[in-house]
Amino acid sequence: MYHPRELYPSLGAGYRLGPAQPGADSSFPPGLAEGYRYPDLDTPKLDCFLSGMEAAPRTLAAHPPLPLLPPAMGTEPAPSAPEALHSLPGVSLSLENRELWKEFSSVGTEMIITKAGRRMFPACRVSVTGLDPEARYLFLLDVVPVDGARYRWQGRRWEPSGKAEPRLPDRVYIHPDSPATGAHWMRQPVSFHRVKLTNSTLDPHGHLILHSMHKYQPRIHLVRAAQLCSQHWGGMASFRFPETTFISVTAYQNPRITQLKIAANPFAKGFRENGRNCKRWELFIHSFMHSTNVY
DNA sequence: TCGACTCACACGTTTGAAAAGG
DNA sequence: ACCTTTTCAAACGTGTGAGTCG
Repeated sequence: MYHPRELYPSLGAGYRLGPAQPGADSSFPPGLAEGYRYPDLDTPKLDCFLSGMEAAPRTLAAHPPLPLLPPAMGTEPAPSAPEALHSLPGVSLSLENRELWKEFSSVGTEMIITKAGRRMFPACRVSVTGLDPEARYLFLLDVVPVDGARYRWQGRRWEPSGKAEPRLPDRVYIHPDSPATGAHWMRQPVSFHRVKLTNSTLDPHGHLILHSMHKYQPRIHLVRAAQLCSQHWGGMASFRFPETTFISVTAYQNPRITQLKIAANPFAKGFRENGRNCKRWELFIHSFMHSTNVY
């Protein structure tokens, strides 16, 4: 069992992968089944992964572009299977809290982004099978734009509203247990609940930087650590779950999303109708007292 | 004027150290 | 002396709503 906070105290933060490739959003490698490589990931940059994360350079590589997804949210059923690109034969990932994600996706998932960084809810929680129990792997998560549009809430639905902002520096969150053995990762679901999203382009904390009012897709990458220093970096798999697509916002736009978040997120329990912090509930009680001449 | 964003706030959950018990 | 369980306070994670900004 690894104790990541003791071994790798810096690992909770995101690591910048490098500059975005020009035009990365508009193209995609032919065929989802074909694996991709990270050509910028040369050997010297990767040595530190194994010799000590503390000294790891923030610049690793740019990620490949994402295939275009349908522009509308909450209007069509999410595809049932994850889409994967990998060169780790037999390895598969499944989204543990898929039902929750689907519930949000059916409404149109929104994620709050703040200057200080905000956690994702729901978080990406996956279970993995097919790993070599003895080999060591890293789990990574990044978030990439789905399309080249900016969105606006039009009272009832999200609609494209102009061109997207220029792409921000790509960052990747490294799961704090990384690197760990395949046996460790397969023992229990892997949760990325500590990932934080920010809209601060100068964020010093390593959070994933997003534009507000843009549509994003989280991706999970699995890297076989033993092969990190090889000339080619073949042992790698990437997964994305279409139901985890979301629109980043600085304040919730769709009231149904607010309701879902309050209902499902334990940290928001104070805003449920029986919570003492529910202002609407207080106002209701207040007006009720007035209407019944209690005051 | 309006939409997007920031911030302080109250409240609940999580975390981890200290204390208590076996 | 050691381990497990319980307690408790601090830190953290929430959505809210008023205010600010462009």
